[in-house]
Amino acid sequence: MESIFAILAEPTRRAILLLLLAQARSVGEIERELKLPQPTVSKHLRVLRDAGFVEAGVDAQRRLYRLRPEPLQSLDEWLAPFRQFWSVQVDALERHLDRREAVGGAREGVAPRMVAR
Amino acid sequence: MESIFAILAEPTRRAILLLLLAQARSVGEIERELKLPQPTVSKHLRVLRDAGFVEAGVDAQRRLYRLRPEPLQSLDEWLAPFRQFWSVQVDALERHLDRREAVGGAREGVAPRMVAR
DNA sequence: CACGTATATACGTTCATGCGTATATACGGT
DNA sequence: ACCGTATATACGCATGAACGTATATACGTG
Repeated sequence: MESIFAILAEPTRRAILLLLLAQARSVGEIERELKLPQPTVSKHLRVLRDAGFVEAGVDAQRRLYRLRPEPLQSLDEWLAPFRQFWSVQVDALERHLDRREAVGGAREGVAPRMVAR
Repeated sequence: MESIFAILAEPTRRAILLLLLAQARSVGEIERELKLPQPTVSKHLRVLRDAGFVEAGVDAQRRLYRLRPEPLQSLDEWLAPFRQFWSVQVDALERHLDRREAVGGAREGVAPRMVAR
């Protein structure tokens, strides 16, 4: 199951991650909230755990699964160079609008934006 | 091929996107740079085009493929709520370090960080 | 120590997807 | 019109991943 992208390709797994973002949960809780058979949940959690997306704490028979940030941060890093790209698009649009509105515009309230390497 | 995640699950497709990020390219150029058979490239481009990741311009027999931002922006939006999450982690670490170092620390040189929408 | 609860794993089946090979389509040049 | 180049598509195959069902393991309680 190579990449983090392959892991996230599964809708159920993304749903689980969103659930765990709110708070840590047991397998049974996830099972009920997503209305999925228990083995399905366990198997997806296994995949998520192997990939480092979640970790499990032991509470007697319960396993409390909680989110881990690293893999999603990796995704964020992969995305970073592309973010530049669409910033350029927005810049072009803004320049266009600036030109249309007036030449001495203040450009206030615009969040700073990364542009190049 | 439902989601953008499924599209990105394929390593070759991610490689193509990175190539096109630098500049628009023809099928043949991609073929040579990635050393892949031509049908493979064409088929992946088809998938990427159907999902809106790329668009094709016509130059006689050549097709110039260029990147489109929207799907990657969607990915960015999906990621947004998680970003908050790991900010909290970093914040907690920083508070910890601040406490250890000294109470009146300056906290200079720390890049600003997005926290919430 | 038997039983119920909670979770994990094994096994077989099904279905999608990526690939290779072959072929179709389109265009420019001669 | 013919040929070479550039790209797209069709077809068959193989692999892998998700699922359902069944079963194993672990823990707490009476």
